[in-house]
Amino acid sequence: MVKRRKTPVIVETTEPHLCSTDLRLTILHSVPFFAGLPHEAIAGINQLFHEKGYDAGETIYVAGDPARSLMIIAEGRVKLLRHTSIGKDILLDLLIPGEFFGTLSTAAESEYQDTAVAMTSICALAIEYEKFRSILLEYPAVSMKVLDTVSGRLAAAHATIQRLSSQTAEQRIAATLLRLADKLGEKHEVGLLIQTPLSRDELADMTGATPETASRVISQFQKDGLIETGRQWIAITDSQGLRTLAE
Amino acid sequence: MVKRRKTPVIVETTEPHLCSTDLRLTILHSVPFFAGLPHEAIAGINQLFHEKGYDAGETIYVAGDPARSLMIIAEGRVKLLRHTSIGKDILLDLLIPGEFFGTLSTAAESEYQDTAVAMTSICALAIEYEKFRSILLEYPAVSMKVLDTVSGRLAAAHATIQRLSSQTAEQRIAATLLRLADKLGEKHEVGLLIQTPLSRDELADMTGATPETASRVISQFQKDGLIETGRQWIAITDSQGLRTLAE
DNA sequence: CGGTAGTTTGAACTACGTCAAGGGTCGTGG
DNA sequence: CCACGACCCTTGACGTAGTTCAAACTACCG
Repeated sequence: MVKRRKTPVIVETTEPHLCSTDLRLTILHSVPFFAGLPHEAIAGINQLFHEKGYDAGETIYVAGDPARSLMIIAEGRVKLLRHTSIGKDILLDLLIPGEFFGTLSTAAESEYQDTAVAMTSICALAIEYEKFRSILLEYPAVSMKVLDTVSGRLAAAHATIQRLSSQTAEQRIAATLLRLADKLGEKHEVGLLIQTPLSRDELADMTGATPETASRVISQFQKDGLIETGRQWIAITDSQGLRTLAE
Repeated sequence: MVKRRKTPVIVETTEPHLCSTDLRLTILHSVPFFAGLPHEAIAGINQLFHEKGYDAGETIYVAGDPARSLMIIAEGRVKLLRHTSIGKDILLDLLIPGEFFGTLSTAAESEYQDTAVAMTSICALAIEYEKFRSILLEYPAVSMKVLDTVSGRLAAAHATIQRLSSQTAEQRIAATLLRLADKLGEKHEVGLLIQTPLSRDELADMTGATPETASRVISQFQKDGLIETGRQWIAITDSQGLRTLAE
């Protein structure tokens, strides 16, 4: 059998609560929303945000909490999920630095729709949604970017619905691995490593399967030489093969 | 057994291609996006739209077509769907007058993501997306409304993902009927009638099931006295019962 | 009325979930 | 640095919701 290796996943473990002013400005410049704005504008916008730090595993907010703010990830990874009555979690999205989460809307929906959990220790820039809306009103170009981002997420959600409705667990898992590799992948000696701690449970929660099914499929992929895996990590060695499976 | 009745669904069959100027203005005023704008502004916006008419069953555009315009439904019903390689369709949304479809985005994604089909004969107001974006830039309040609408659709898509991942076909169908009744329901002698032609196939495409499963579940609901059905129509007689089933 | 398209129902099959036991990996504390 | 316990992962056996295939039935339209 293949001898498993120690986890190759390297997570940047900046102390939470530490985003230097320089880092903040760099982050805000690199966020798609604000890219292209003049420096002074971004410096002004920077004043409206405040920092928040969370430890790995910490819950940032829970679905149903009163929705007050929007957050932009400066460092770390956040997962967005929903709990179900039967105890199964649904992992809706996995976010990286530069992406936002929280609420965008007016008081219309005053509760968070889903739960946000820090997968690693994270540093985030938070802003009250009233202030964020004032930014949108002041800079229409930012509004356009935000609209594009949300439209993109809607398209992604529709693709997920399509997969859940028409594909097998194997196809969905293959497609999910490819998507994750595309977003989080890094070249590594064992292959294209998905740079985030990723358990079978989480993979199951992303694909609408059970952990057991995820494990079986992953084992098969490994036997077929498509991937390398270990505890909490997966690396893709044959993305073309996976792509064929995913159809 | 219950004697089935002739379809009670009444579809307003305005001739396509006929939206009087009065109707156009009324529609534009009632669209959530533009609600609250001064009359002159709406009159100006009206100039940017042009009318399009389609017959029942007609395909408005297909996923992959170059995406040029955005449309607002003035009259009729439109379904948004995706075709899959295995031949199964996924019905993503069912739209009524005042709702939009088409593209919002800049050239980023220059193809329609899904297919739009007229369920009834429809009259729509179309606008090139460049012109729509100029409206958004001119009226930031409209941008906010559009953003809210898209956010709402994203939340709805996430709810669908949750249902597909964690509920049985029976629960999903019950939930879908309730949602449809909420959007399209009208009081009728047989119960709360879903005012649109709705086949078992379409219900299956909305719930990620097969037409056979949809038919079996619907038959059971009828036996349990929850609904009344016929060819292409469903009326809810016990919404509380359905709600309990849907959890 | 006769045909077409939507619907119902049955019977066999299968992907996946469930339950349960065992094995590997990691971190922690002695 | 080794050993223990916790957590994650794997694998098997079995049950079942839902699909598939196929045939009969029925509402509606010309």
